[in-house]
Amino acid sequence: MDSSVIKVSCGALTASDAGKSVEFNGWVHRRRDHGGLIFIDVRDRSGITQVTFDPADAETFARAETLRSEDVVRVAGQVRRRPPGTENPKIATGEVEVPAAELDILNRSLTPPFVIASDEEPAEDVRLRYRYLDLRRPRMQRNLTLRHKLVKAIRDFFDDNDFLEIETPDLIKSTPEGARDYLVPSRVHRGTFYALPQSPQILKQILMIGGLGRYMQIARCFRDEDPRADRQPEFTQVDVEMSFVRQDDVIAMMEASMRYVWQRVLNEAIPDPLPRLTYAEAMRRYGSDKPDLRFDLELVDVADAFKGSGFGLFAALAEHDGNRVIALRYRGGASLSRREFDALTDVARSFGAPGLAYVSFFPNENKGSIGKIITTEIRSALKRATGAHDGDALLFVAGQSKSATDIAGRLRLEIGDRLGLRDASKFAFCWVLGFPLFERDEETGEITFSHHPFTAPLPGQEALFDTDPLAITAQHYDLVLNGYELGSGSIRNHQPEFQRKVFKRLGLTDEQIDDRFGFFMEALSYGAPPHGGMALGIDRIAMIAAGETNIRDVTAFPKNQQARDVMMDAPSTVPQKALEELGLRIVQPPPA
RNA sequence: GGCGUUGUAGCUCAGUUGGUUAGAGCGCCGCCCUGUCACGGCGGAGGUCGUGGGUUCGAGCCCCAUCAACGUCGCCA
Repeated sequence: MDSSVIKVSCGALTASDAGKSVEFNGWVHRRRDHGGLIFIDVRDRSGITQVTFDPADAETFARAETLRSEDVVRVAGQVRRRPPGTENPKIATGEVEVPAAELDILNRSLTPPFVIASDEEPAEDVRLRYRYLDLRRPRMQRNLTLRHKLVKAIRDFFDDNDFLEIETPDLIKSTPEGARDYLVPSRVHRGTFYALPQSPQILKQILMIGGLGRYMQIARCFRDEDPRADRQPEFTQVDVEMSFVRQDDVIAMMEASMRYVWQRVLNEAIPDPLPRLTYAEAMRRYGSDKPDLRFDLELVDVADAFKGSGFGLFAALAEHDGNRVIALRYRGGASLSRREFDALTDVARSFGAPGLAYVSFFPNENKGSIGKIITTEIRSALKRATGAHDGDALLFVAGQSKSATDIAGRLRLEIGDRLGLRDASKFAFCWVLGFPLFERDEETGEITFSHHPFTAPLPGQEALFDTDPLAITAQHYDLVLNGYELGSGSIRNHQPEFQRKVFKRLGLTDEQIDDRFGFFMEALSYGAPPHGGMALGIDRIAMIAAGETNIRDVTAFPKNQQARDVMMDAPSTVPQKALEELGLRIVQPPPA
């Protein structure tokens, strides 16, 4: 090839390139064989270029006839404008084409199990089995490109703000709390195990003790729990820790990072500052500690409207403070059919509700399951409380406060879905603060931490430790986006005496503390600075930014819901010799 | 582990009240075609209806069990 030939990508050519000698590589996207003329669309990540083959060059033409979808080619030729009337405005390179002077078939492809050049969406198990083909599709190329840009912007932001990106190890000590650890057996130290980090929590705190000041890392984390649409057994966080900061300093830095990223990557201005809710407020108004604020529907307490009324159930519930009678306004809900209300009732039941009471407001009339018992007084009280008008419906969830709140919160999202209010192109961030430091484990009845044991209480609340620990508020903050928890952060305990007190309050003995956290307690004892930080889930950020609802669609090689990699077929058995070296024996061999 | 949805051709799907030989589009194979770009025309191959059992004269369809994928609850400091 002579030096005047320019190597280009498939999406690069425009009319101004006409006359240039170029070469490019790619996959056969489509073939249109007209008998005496063949068109091949050659595709790479950047786009598509149309290549033409003329029978005048019999040898090249004959080879072009053998091309099939996803064969890999190198093409060289002189760019020319397409004949007038044959331009394709649908693609960026549609004004030009390249008549092939040279065609190298670099590799052949089997017939793919699904068509790359199609809008048909293959089932996910097929996509994951042939992930390398799925990755060629526009959706994955777009999502992974976006994810790259998000991560790049995050790194740039923290670099601009004097953070150091520091790698922490993946082979660490198990700290038997919280989620299940992935364990890695040690060959050198037979019978012992490393644990993969659930997060670099302790290590980043030790970096603060190490005087690094401001740390960040794009960190891989591992939790051996069942996957979900927004949870993978291994996932990526932007992990941040700062020394000599208070809660508001961390919050300001983290929300500035998101503001920067959203502006730069999505060209979206997000509010400054971001809205803040207390945990109690979020639960009361939205029935969730990760409220979706893309729509303003709120849970309204209407017990008062029923107090002393003839409606036995609600009236009775209204007499006790531990209960809630919650109304949800369903805009335009009066036009729903009985069938649709029955479907909503089934949904409510699936959330654990015993049933669903509802009323539809019409001028001078109420309909619905409890329409008959709504007096004029109750009707106007309900309308006043919820802002409902004629044409709207109210759904009622009543019962013990915790469960009623939870059910109503989920029903709220269901209404949002049905009214199309959860718009994937909208972004509603908020902070949730004021979480309790401790909570009671429902099973054991023991006091346990609600976030992690390194979280500091609000200053001045230490005295409650022995009298009313559940009343202590943590210096803990969650960043929420569109109903997803992006991540949590906190100010940490930096004084060893106090950290020991927290551990003991959690029921650990001095021996247990020293065994599990001795190195950390010791580190705290050598002048640990006040510090705090946060970690945000990159997968979830990318998922929401991409308008996806599943993090597998922004992850190159995700696990399925059984935590399997179906492409590699992992996990898998290992040779007996490997087990012997590790001193392991499989008690119950897997079925053959 | 519970609940829900789905499972029919390589892919995406349809399949009525249980009734003849289970269909479509795309893809694939062959032939034809010099301006297509979702090229077109003609012809063709391709099915254990997830699996096992049952009911029935007869099952893709009904019943039971089971497996798998997805969603969700439990779980996820």
